[in-house]
Amino acid sequence: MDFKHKLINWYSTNKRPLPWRETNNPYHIWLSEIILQQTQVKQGLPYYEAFINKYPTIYDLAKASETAVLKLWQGLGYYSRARNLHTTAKHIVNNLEGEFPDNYKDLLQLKGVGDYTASAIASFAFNEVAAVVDGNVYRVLSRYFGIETAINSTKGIKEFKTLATTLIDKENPATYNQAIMEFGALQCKPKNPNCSTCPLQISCVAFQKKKVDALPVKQKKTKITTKYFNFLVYIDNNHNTLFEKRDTKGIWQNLYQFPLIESNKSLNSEEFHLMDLDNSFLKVNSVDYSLYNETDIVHKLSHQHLYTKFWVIMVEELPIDAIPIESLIKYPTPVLISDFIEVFKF
DNA sequence: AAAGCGGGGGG
DNA sequence: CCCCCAGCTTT
Repeated sequence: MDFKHKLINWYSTNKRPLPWRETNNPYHIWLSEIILQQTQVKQGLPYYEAFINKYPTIYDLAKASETAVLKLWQGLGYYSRARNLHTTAKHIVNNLEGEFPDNYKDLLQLKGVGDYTASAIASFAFNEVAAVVDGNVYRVLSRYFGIETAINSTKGIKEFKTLATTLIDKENPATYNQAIMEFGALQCKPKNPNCSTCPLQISCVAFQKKKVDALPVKQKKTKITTKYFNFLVYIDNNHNTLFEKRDTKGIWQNLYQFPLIESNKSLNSEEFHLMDLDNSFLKVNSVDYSLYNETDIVHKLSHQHLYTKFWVIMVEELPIDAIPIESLIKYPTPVLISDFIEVFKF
């Protein structure tokens, strides 16, 4: 048996039952693929169910507000996926008469859809012979063929895509694509792969050369920057607070937060008192305020560490755009903020 | 070619 | 602590 048939054979007895494998609906498949970008199945599954329930068709998603879509996406991260998801839904409904593009080339034009996702939708929904190359595929192929080209280099990306294209089962592209990814996720895992029970062991170059742990090769790592965030949690006599939309580019775009002041170091109460707060609503030194957390709450993103303090500021009355504290939960927020709202006793 | 973008989980 | 996850877009 050759490579592709061994994989498909393994898949037939080891696959997990997943909802997006039970459908040919391109909308459902697209939704699942966007959710699963850089996200493990376990983490994405409940979000998939929630989106299918709230937005059963692409028309439902298209007519939703971006805020509502972001709210349902809250906690999943990489929020540009949600914004692009919504943009693409509107595009398909408004410009393509609700008809999903049905081939790799056209799918690739959609916002938020790259080579992997276009290949996945084309094969799963339309049975097109388009090879997927995700993190699992990189790992399986680099190990099995002993390829040491960095998977995140331009050369590596081309090399692996070409190889994947030669390997795909042209009779069963969808099943083959599912099989190699599932194999990478369950058998040929990043750490402690199950080589002893692997059906490909005998012909696996990495196993024979004892290089399984060294593959795949990946170049460089992202360097992490540290930032210091001070959130201003205003509370007035009417039980209102200030909440604002992050409208700038960068992290958490279009999500909501308490007014934020960034500092170049972690501030104690005295330093905060002295800070020039001209950009905030009130002069802090003229009001009653307290520090919620003495030690910084450290929120770690993939390339930023956020050292955070929440300053609670009592005032008599906030401006007209203040919102009732009870309505905070309606807004999409970063996990850092939603965690605070959940724990803080307003 | 490199950087930016989340949050959770494994070892 | 580090790495990885059904990657894509922008610079």
